[in-house]
Amino acid sequence: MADYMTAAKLQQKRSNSAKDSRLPGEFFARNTKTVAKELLGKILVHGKKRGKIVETEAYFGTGDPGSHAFRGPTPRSKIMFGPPGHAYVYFTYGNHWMLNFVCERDGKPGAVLIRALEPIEPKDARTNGPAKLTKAFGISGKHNGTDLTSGKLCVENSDERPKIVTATRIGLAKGKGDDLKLRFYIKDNGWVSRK
DNA sequence: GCCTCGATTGACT
DNA sequence: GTCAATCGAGGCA
Repeated sequence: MADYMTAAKLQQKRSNSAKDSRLPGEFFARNTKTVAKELLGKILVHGKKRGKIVETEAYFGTGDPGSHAFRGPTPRSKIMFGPPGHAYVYFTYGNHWMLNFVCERDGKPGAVLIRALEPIEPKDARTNGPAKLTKAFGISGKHNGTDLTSGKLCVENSDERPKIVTATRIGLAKGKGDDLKLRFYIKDNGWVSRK
């Protein structure tokens, strides 16, 4: 039945679908926690590379000691105070890049850390960790501040309704209080980074 | 201007 | 299981 569907048509279909399903800036202009949960199951796209988001963490500003924005805007963290729908990429531990998406409305700090992906293209990408996925996807400091609605780095929507598990955040020296259940991941997904 | 620490990883005992 | 690598941003004197 689909054997007469030409490559061109497939290409067109894929292209339309990618265009139609790119998440709009509005998606990010909401509560950080909500965005973190809803990003699960969505597809992170960077050029040809694609992966399903399976684990995220939410970071606020004021009142969140674990956030870079805790003490107010700095040259690095000011992007978190900026418009939503942008990438916040930062360098840590001397060798590691972290990918975040800026949330909340302009002026209010918030970001969602992408902790793990299930690779789609290439399938053997090692993306089960926040620093590993940036390396696998070729994401680095030059992507800091990238607009997710117009650049080659973006997030595609998905119909998937994953089973979401809520947990405490990982790896923080501060702000990991047990009441802060700001980590979300897809239940039973083997790519979740949790140790 | 100096000093400490980090939203991690990978290697090693 | 434990621990070192590695460098820029941020805090403080």
